[in-house]
Amino acid sequence: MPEAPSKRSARDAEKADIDRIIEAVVYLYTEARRVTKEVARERGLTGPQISAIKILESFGDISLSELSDRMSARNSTITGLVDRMERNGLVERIRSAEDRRVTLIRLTPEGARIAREIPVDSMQILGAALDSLSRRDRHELRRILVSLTAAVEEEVRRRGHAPERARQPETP
Amino acid sequence: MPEAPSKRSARDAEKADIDRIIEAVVYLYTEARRVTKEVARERGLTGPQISAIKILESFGDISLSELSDRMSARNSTITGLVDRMERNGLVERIRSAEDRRVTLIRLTPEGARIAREIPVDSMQILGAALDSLSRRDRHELRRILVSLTAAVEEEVRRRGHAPERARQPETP
DNA sequence: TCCATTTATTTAGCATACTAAACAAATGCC
DNA sequence: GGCATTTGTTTAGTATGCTAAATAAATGGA
Repeated sequence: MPEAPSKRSARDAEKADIDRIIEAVVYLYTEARRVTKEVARERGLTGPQISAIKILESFGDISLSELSDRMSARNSTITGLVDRMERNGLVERIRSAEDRRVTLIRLTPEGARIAREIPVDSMQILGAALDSLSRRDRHELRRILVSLTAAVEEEVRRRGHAPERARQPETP
Repeated sequence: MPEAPSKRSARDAEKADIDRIIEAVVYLYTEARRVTKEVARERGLTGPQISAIKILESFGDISLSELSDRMSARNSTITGLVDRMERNGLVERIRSAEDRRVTLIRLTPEGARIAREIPVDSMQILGAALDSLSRRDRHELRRILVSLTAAVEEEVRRRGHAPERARQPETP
């Protein structure tokens, strides 16, 4: 980023900050995801499957919709994921008695065993690196990111570009 | 058993910071990607196709391998992407004269036209939200994220989990 | 009660992504 | 020169991810 020595330099510096932040977020996400995938692979699983297993371990039997929400994915995506996990003997589907539209997803003993073996935090690399920050920086980072997240959420709401998971119905 | 505000609780607080930071990074990345996809969709394209078009606009005719590197993806992935773009009349493949193993990817006039219409920065939402931070916070965020990125890079190197390819992650 | 609407899940079809393996062309080393 | 190795691309197969449409069950209102 070239910095002009004029009035524009202030704005350029801000633009540079923004570009660098975006680049960092993309890098951190990509790298963390890649490592998660490797951890998963050692056990013959995939990244999303590990996520699902850990969520099911924490929350017990939950509906497919709740699993979708917790994984930030659409129901149709999770249907496929659960299909593959079921095929591999990690989970089973159970019809809910209270609401027969609902499918509950449950870990099999094998799935539960694997869940226990897997470290809680699968984003290991990011976690380890975060440990290397000073406590103050880490806290500061959290504060700023949380406010940034709120700003993005607000922006998303304002634009009506919502993932419609939470609220907005679609435009037919 | 919260009687001891001992080392335990300090560590718990740090763990909470870390979890929240990871959550924020994942959220920010996911949301930015979703918005990019919507921008693309308005023109009948997809996120990665927009990336490819903008890269080709900037760098001219480049080989499939170079395009793969710049998009942080594998050759086989880009083969498929180029196939679809070629089918849609956005690019064409040209056999290199110097090295006949090489395929050069070139924008068609139609592809070049679309490239000109598309704004450079596709991570709009993130950029807009970053604007809402105070200058001081934005600068602080940059400083911490840059040092965090360096820590992750170091960790990756140390583990030998390197992607063994180009480093720059790319925005879809 | 009966029917329109809403909610939960699945199906179908596409676009990305990756790894592994197959091929083809260029290079290197004897 | 001749063959092993490297480099560039494609093919095959699997896993994610999304939207749109199809189903099925629950709910609400006239």
